[in-house]
Amino acid sequence: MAELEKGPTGRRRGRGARERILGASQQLFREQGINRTGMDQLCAAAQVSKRTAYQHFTGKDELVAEYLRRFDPSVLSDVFDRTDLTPRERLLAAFDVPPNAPLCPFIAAAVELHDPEHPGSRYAREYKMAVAARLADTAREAGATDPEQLGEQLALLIDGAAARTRVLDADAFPTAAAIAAVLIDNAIPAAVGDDHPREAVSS
Amino acid sequence: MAELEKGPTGRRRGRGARERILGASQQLFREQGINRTGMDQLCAAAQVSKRTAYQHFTGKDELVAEYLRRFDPSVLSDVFDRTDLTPRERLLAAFDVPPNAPLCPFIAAAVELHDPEHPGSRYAREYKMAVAARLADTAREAGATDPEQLGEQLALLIDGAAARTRVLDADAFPTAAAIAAVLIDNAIPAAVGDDHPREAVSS
DNA sequence: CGGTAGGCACACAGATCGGTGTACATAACA
DNA sequence: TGTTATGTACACCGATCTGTGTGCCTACCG
Repeated sequence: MAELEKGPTGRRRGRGARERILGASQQLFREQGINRTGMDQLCAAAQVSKRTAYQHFTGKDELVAEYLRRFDPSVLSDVFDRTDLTPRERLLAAFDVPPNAPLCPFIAAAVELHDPEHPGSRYAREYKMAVAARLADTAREAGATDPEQLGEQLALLIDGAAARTRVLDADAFPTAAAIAAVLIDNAIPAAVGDDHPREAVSS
Repeated sequence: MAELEKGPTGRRRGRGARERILGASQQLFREQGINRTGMDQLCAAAQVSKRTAYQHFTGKDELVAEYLRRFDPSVLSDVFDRTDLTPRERLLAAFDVPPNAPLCPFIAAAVELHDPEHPGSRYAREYKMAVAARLADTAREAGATDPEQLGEQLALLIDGAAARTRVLDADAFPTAAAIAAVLIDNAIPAAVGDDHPREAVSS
């Protein structure tokens, strides 16, 4: 008999509570923001009693931090681990956000939490730095002269596109991708021209 | 006798209430964020009774919108109206934010208010579009081949620097300025080399 | 002098917030 | 069988939020 399904009165044992809470967080925090989502509403959406939620997380702060940690796989790995693309294509693929824009939750969290020492803010910082680092790694792989600089530049473009998309309510990633293409071509000495080769600046 | 100073019991008549409220908003909304600043605290900081505040503004929403409208002079005009700079220098001057980073309140407002139809969000959008337009104007003045595109690109860089500065707690504007310099040089056909001339892409 | 407008102090309403306390029910394990 | 986790339902706490209602007070103006 299924041991992780509900009993007659509404039990859902078997390790599912945490996951449901975090799943509801993913949806509600992103749709409504962190501060505008109360624990009552969140627990109702997760079909979890509030008491249980506070047995899994010491407080909302910890829940928020955990919620942010659930973005790594879909954002970092999916883009950088593709072996079917050249390094240069991988750098550009970071700007191909699907139309249903997830709209970077880390910037939102940093603004909403507003305390740089909040665990969520800390993790947002770590994440952004990790993205820049991975971009730099890929830039190095692509043969950029200054990979760290290019990585930081591309990271800034991504954040700019995210922020601008949020404020203007219009997709700004194509613009960012266009800038990225220019920067990448300028940063790679012997440009393996993909579509429009351009001579690099002569020292 | 001064007619806009306080009386013995704490009166401060003479047209000063609105200004003090908005002044306190400037400080508190920026330091603490909009949602984390209650009307009680704000009125106390403005030395204004809560009753008076709600006679000047129909609600917090209107106050927030008014608060955002007080940024124009210091951000838009100061940079673009400088006649002692060449158009190209003016474009780059937009990235010279003073060390005491004001840290773009429009992005913060768009995130915190979270409702695109909130008057504050509306104005944030208008403002960002106005900045891009002024950048485009200056780009046209500088002789860019596609001023609108360059304006949008530079606006994205500014937003990216602001967002990244906020998340990482480290000044990202120099990086943005470096990218801007590249874009500007690439966008102006006959580059009037300021320090490191570079040949434009040959059609 | 008296009227009026603008402001103050303060209590309060209603809602929502994060977080707990309590008593009860179920499943797994002994 | 009984014990122990794990979870539920629900009331509740204190704090804080936006926003009002009320009464008084004082500066200005005629």
